[in-house]
Amino acid sequence: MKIKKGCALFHANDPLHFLYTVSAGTFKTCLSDNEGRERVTNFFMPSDMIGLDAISTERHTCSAFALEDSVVFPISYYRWILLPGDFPTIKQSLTQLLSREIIHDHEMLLMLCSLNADGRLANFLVSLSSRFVKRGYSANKFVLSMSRRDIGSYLGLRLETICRSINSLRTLNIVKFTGRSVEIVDMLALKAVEQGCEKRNKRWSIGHCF
Amino acid sequence: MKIKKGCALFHANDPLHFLYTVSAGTFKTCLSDNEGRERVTNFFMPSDMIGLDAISTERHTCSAFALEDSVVFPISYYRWILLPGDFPTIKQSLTQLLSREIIHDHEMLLMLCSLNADGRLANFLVSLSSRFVKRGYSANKFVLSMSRRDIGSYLGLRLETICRSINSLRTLNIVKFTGRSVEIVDMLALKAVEQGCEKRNKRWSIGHCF
DNA sequence: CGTGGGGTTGACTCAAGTCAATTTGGGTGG
DNA sequence: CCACCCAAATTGACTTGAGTCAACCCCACG
Repeated sequence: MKIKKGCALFHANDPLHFLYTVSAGTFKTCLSDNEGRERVTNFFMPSDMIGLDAISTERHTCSAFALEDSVVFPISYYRWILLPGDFPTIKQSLTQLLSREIIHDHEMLLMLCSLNADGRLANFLVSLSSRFVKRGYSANKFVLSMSRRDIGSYLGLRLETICRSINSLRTLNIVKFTGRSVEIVDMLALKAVEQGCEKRNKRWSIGHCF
Repeated sequence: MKIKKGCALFHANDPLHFLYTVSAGTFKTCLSDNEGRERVTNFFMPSDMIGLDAISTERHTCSAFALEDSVVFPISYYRWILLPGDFPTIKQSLTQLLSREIIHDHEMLLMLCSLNADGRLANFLVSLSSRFVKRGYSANKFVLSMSRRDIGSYLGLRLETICRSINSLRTLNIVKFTGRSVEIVDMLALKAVEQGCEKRNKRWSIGHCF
């Protein structure tokens, strides 16, 4: 099933008919509240599954858009997931996927609260890099399929701030940016920035949990 | 199974043996990264289930602490969840719970990025209120079991900021605070603050998603 | 060859963080 | 029962990182 760049796979509030695994291309999911505020909740690469958050309400809670011409493999919710008893393996792995998504969201929450703009961008790049490696691509050179605005939305920052953080990492000779092509020059330094080590060492601890 | 105030139900990295439903009392779950930064990811009231994020790794990813003397009902992970085939109802509802947790986390992410300090506190109070109502307590009067610091950590703010936001809501005659006792005087105004309506109307939109 | 969206940069502002001083209040031991 | 102690909460003064607004560049595309 092919999806053209910029087209929606589904919209928020659509009834859940399919979950999708990405075969080729990239997607973003956008959450929007009743005030018109919008936020990118995640980016999806080949082999990722989209739509898991719809399961409890049986309606999609976010909208999914293709960031480039893409291909997805639809999985019928009723046929594969809902029918009781059958396909225990699928259900088991579904539980795994859901739980993993929760962990991802928790990491995002922690990141949003504990890292400054540079740290967030570094974190984003490192995590992208590791996802590329898992799929057999280079860890150090890749092309972003999302705009600065999308990255900003995902990281809870404005696009201007993303530009400035890119600049900041560039002047430290940690990464090279040309448009949407990225080359990570010094992965260790990048991870150091991600850890927010230079300054603010013991910030954001809430102290001992009792 | 009784847990004393301040004691841990489990720690991050503990192997997953039980999920717990809260019978009485309140809990918080704390996530901490390798830098010692810590964050409260959620508060749990009676009938909530704790530990769901551990399912994919079979190890707890966060630590859970009792905020007051509490009682939990443990559910053996291996006996009830892991065994294939049996108890389809439990598994179905488990999927529901997981998916709902994802939605909650997404709402948190959206909130963190779109609301200022007052809005976040208002949002927190409204959501607490509705949870109390669901359990048969008053919507307008309740006692917080968590400290200002915990609230701040949960909302991505410092405890001083929480104090100031409390003050700000108090001077607007929206809530009354005495220590940890809260009385919501004007729920509508509180929800208005939560929506962040006074200022910053069209902020944080990322524009049309294509 | 103009037009528009994405990207970059600068100047300025302000909400929340930081640090520090002080008050409050619950719990404990004499 | 009271005095004391310590953690929690409050308040003020100051700092700062990221948001805001605006100008401008660049290139792809009709």
